[in-house]
Amino acid sequence: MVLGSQVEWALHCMSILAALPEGALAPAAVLAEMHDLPKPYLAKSLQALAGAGLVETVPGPRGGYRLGRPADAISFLDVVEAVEGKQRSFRCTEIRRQGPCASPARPGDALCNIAHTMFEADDAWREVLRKRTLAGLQAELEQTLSPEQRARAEAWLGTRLNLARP
Amino acid sequence: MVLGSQVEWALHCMSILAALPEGALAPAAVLAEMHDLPKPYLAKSLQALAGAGLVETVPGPRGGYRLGRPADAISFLDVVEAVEGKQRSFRCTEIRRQGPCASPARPGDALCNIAHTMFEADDAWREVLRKRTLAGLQAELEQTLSPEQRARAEAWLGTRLNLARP
DNA sequence: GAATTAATACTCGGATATACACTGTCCGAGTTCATCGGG
DNA sequence: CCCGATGAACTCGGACAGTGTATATCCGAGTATTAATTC
Repeated sequence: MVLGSQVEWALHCMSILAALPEGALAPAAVLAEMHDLPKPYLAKSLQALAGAGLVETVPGPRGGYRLGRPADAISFLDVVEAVEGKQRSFRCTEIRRQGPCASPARPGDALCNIAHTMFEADDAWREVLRKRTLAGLQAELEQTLSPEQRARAEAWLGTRLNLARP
Repeated sequence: MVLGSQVEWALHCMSILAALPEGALAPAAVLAEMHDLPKPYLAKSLQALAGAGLVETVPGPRGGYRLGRPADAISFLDVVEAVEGKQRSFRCTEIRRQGPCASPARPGDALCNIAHTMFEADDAWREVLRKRTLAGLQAELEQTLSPEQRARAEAWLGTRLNLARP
């Protein structure tokens, strides 16, 4: 019950993309080098994000990635589900239907009480992530990060970003 | 990000143990047969529960398992953490400290904003499981389960349970 | 000098090996009960 | 008839293979740029 490192990478990359100037594109190589991540593997996560429509891709030279929707319309849950899958964290296999003293399943039967609680916890987890958007994260980072650090990042990025063609 | 089937098994077994008459012991073989589970593998989960003090073991003939604490003092979270481990569902590797434009870590530094949100979601998940006790589950099952089904289960168990020695 | 064309360099996308963890299984240590023998 | 010792059966506990998923990597398809060539 532990999320893969891809989730962490994807969230940080989305944070970078959200901070990009209007019309700028970041290639996968830049995103990878930014945090010293293996580029080919990171590309896998980016593909998943592209498949979910969270990022747009521009192929060819001067291409790269950019956010597919406004930052306030992308939640943490969107990113996590795109990378990790939409399956629930608990899988009920209905073992109460197995064994010598189990009654057969009926159409109108209620959900297993144990599964009900586990799903409730899963919903609570998802609810926190659903309420948190990339825009909210950006607003918080602007207050948290020191100005010189923001400047350094922008300077480094400025030389490697591509501009979208009109 | 999906819990193993051991969690499901452990929760169902704990539910059975909570419903046992006072002083009764259930061997691992009975718990396994109850839901058609592989006995040796289930024993692994029971060992984890015993290690956490959630169940007590009585060795030798007429031995078995019984709850280690009152049912209202055992939460779902206790069971899940005993089987799956207490580690958080999100692992922050501080990748913001890596790369060309990252500032070195300082002692007083705040937690990474992304990790903060993920931990918040994890806390919400745990909170639901912490509030839910085995006693609460039992109370609900008494109303949910049909009387004849309870009777069948008790009759089947009655012939295979062991009584604790004084 | 301008337009066209071909080559080039750079981008993403999917298909491919490897490592770790979960699943499933086995056998041994310890304890209690029953039985057998002796007093 | 009672006590003790011995054997056996049953329990849990830790050590041992098989399989599936996550990790890490590579090479190919596609496109805009760019340069050379021709009119």
